[in-house]
Amino acid sequence: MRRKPGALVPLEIAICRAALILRRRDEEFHGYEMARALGAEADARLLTAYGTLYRALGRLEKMGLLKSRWEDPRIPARESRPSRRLYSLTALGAEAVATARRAADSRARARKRLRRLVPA
Amino acid sequence: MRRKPGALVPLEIAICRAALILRRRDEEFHGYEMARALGAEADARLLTAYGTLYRALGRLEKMGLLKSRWEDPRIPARESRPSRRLYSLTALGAEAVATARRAADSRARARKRLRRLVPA
DNA sequence: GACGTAAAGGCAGATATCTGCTTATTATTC
DNA sequence: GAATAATAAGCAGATATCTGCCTTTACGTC
Repeated sequence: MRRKPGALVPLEIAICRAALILRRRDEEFHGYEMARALGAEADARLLTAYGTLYRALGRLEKMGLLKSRWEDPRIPARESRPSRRLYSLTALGAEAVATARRAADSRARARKRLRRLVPA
Repeated sequence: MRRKPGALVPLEIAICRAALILRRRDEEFHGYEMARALGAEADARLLTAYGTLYRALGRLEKMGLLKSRWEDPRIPARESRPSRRLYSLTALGAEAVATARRAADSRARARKRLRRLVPA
């Protein structure tokens, strides 16, 4: 799905928005957690497989909107679970969320104007 | 399956024997690799699920026949795969294999004697 | 030899992340 | 407005390890 340079696809926007929300309780999040966060909201249909999500996370990191690191290996060992890659929103990422939100708002206003002019 | 104290169950013996073989190419092995090693030999029926294997590995470690460590987290990151827990046979473990082999041999000799006495 | 019990085995699924291949969708080009 | 090119999404499965619950098996006891 070819994209306008600099633009974000819906899943990427959803991830960044969820990252903002998750950030309230913890600076970092991991992919599996993000999957649940997205699934818990009405965006469930966005995520049929994890592959899609992990690739989107990779793209966002490459774009510089997210950064990631592997957690201290002693933690998964202690909790006997696989290691997590911990992501956090960069300043650029937070900015992108704001931009996307403004763009969505202006599209909403445009639709509203249109509805007023052409009521059915 | 209650066990005679100090004795090993068949799966544990199979693991230790395979560990001896794997050791020829590398000091350490990991669970998934062991699963394939056991599956590749005729012991496939021993291993329907991984759970059984991982629990046996845990027991062997607790008994001191194996020791384990987590691999350097940079390796799975580079190879983009989950971290492995690396096991190696201890001296005690190698000894246990030898003991088990001797026990098996002496049982085999006993059977042979029996067959000679009672031929059908 | 029957019987109770401790522990191994089996089954199912959770936890995390990643990749290869095909399909769908979008932006650009003409 | 149709064709093309690029790439995101979907599907399937691999890679590793672990746990909870139920069933089976073998050891000891009586």
